[in-house]
Amino acid sequence: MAMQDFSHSLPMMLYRALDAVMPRFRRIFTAAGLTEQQWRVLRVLWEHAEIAQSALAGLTLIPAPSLTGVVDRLTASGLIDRRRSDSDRRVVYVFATPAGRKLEERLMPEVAQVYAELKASLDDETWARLEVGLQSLAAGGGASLTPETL
Amino acid sequence: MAMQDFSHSLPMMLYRALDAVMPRFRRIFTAAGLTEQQWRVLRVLWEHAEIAQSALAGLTLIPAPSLTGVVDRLTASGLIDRRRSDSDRRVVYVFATPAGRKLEERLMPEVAQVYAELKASLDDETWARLEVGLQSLAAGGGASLTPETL
DNA sequence: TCTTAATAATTAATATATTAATTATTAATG
DNA sequence: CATTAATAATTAATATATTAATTATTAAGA
Repeated sequence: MAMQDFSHSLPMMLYRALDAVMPRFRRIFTAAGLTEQQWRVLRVLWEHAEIAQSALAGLTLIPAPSLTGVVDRLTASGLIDRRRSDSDRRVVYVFATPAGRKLEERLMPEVAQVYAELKASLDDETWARLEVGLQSLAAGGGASLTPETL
Repeated sequence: MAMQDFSHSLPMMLYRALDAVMPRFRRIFTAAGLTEQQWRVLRVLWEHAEIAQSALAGLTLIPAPSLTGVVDRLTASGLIDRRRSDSDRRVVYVFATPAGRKLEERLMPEVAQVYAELKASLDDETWARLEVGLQSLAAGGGASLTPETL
């Protein structure tokens, strides 16, 4: 008889962990005029000269239909831009503009500090075990035979 | 120099864990004509004869402004209903209708099974350590001095 | 080659999240 | 008692999530 206590179910614990952790980061994004999704896109583009939107969706965990709008708004802000691939005209490549790149120097230190504080709030062993558990969930998550696996 | 690798940052690992875990549950909700948020509301109402919306927002982790709409639609579906408190007319109490209660018997077994499968996909120690880590995050999450703590 | 099956991106419709403002009501204080 | 400060819920505006459908393009197979 698992799953009696809703508040202590794994999904709710995951959601509560995010609710506890994210506001500190969002404060930085908001101060810079960015949403969390816009931050994620920039964060990935800082590590990739250019990237196809499908790959960007995978790395940011933003659903493709949502990503279209996020990219639209970041483009309107002048922080990123896109271009059609020549080899495969279905593909759209996205890349950061100089203005978008400049944000990295300004925001990464702040975010890194909050991240360091977060990590410091747990002892190393708890942190490491947490990472192992999350990794296991993300990996073995689709263990059961779903339609997609067939 | 923490936080170099975005994809392995704690927030992204939390998001990926949810992305891996939730679809199996959502399949059940969707088949029953429910959204995940509607499910959460029902799940809580099955454990509370009636509850104020503010408390419901806390237990479901649904923001109050969103909850208004979720309750609206569940009420339109005839699964729940609400009434004003007499002692404090600011408060709205929400409760499940007989139709809403009936769903429990139908959905809980399915959800419990998926949950059991999920738990079985990890060894007990990993699961336990994961819970400890998530608990620590949710608890000590707000360690730093935020405006709210002052 | 022609047709059909994938793929990448977008659009559309509805539901939520986020932040700020508003309404109604109650508590607190002079 | 009158005024002001909280509180609960809602509304409003914008951004995302979710699912299905659509468009454009490429790959595959007869």
